[in-house]
Amino acid sequence: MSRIVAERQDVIATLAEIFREHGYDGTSLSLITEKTGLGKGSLYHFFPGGKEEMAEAVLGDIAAWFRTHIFEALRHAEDPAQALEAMFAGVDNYFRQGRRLCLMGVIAASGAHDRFARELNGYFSDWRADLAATLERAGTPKAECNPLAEEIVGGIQGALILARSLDDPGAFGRVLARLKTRCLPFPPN
Amino acid sequence: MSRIVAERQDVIATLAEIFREHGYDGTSLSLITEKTGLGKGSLYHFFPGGKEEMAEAVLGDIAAWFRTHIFEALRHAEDPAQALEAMFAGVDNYFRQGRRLCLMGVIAASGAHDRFARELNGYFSDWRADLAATLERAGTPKAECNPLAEEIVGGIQGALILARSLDDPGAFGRVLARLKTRCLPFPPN
DNA sequence: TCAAGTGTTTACCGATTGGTACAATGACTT
DNA sequence: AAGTCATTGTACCAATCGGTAAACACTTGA
Repeated sequence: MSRIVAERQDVIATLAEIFREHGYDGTSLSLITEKTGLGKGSLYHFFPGGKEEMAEAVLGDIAAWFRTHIFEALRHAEDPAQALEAMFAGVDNYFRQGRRLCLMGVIAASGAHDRFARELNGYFSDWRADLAATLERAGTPKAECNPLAEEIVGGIQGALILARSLDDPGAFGRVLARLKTRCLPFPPN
Repeated sequence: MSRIVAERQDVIATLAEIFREHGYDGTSLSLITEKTGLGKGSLYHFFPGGKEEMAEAVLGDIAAWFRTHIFEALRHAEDPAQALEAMFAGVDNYFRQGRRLCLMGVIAASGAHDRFARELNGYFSDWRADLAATLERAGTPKAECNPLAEEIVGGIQGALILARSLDDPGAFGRVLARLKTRCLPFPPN
């Protein structure tokens, strides 16, 4: 188990960066072989379904990461306010302070978005739902939770695009800080 | 002037929809010839630089539209609060209530983003600057204007991606409404 | 020792890519 | 009527696309 799984995991991590940087259509097999150091034979051995299966694996991996590191933390935290803090910190870290795009957003903004519609929908609706529930536990008025969660999840995506377009990663952190104050009107001292 | 310019303008409008829907890398010349009804000969007559020049023309056209319809309106409006209202209404209309993506965002989230970095930067920084100035004229505290403008411009992009990913165009309008209340704490009656 | 996987290399496939060349068309001048 | 020139259709190009096939090496348990 260990070695091949570990190697496949390494490949997935590399694939994620390639897709992030070049988009789905912009990622060619030759680019993948170059960056991973694996020939086509190996790639098709790991991913018989080709490029589409590679992207699916990457999206699944990302979804799993967010589920365990962000969403679960929101759900099971004792202190909701602290969990929200942790979410923003985790997001800032994951997206490398605005220097890294969100592959989900990249795919959503590409022509391949319908091919991965289920993954995209799951990712965003899970995040929205878990965030909304946590906001409610943190004392946010019930009617406010869903809209606010929507604003935050969307705001993060937009901030990433803005940061990249302005060539100013700091924009991400600034927006993130504003969004945080929005759901933590009384931040823990 | 009239005919060829008009036709070129029609082509650009069609190109814009193609790029929006399929992204830069996902847009092939065969797809373009199919959707526009123009052969390669005509296309390369209008755009000798090929696909890249087509995308540049489209981005330039979009930038011009926003400049005249959104940014200028912000700058020269007598009533800033009313101009802000008009901006949100114009944006909601332009993006078809969340059913249409922003090509600037699409390009920014693609591998072609560095090829059009200048256009992207200009679009977003102009929008941010004009919006911030209008916010200040509308009475927003000076230190709040730039961050708030950043949040709004980014929030619009994120809302578009969210709406598409959730397959729920309404999410766009909901986020837009929230952003509007944020810069119009005392909306005009 | 030997067979059975598990990976990997390499050559190859037809299709499509973005782009070029050029002759034919057509409208408008002169 | 001749000439000009913007526009267009078509054939063609090398390069690359995603994907397949099969021979090859390496490890592994029996």
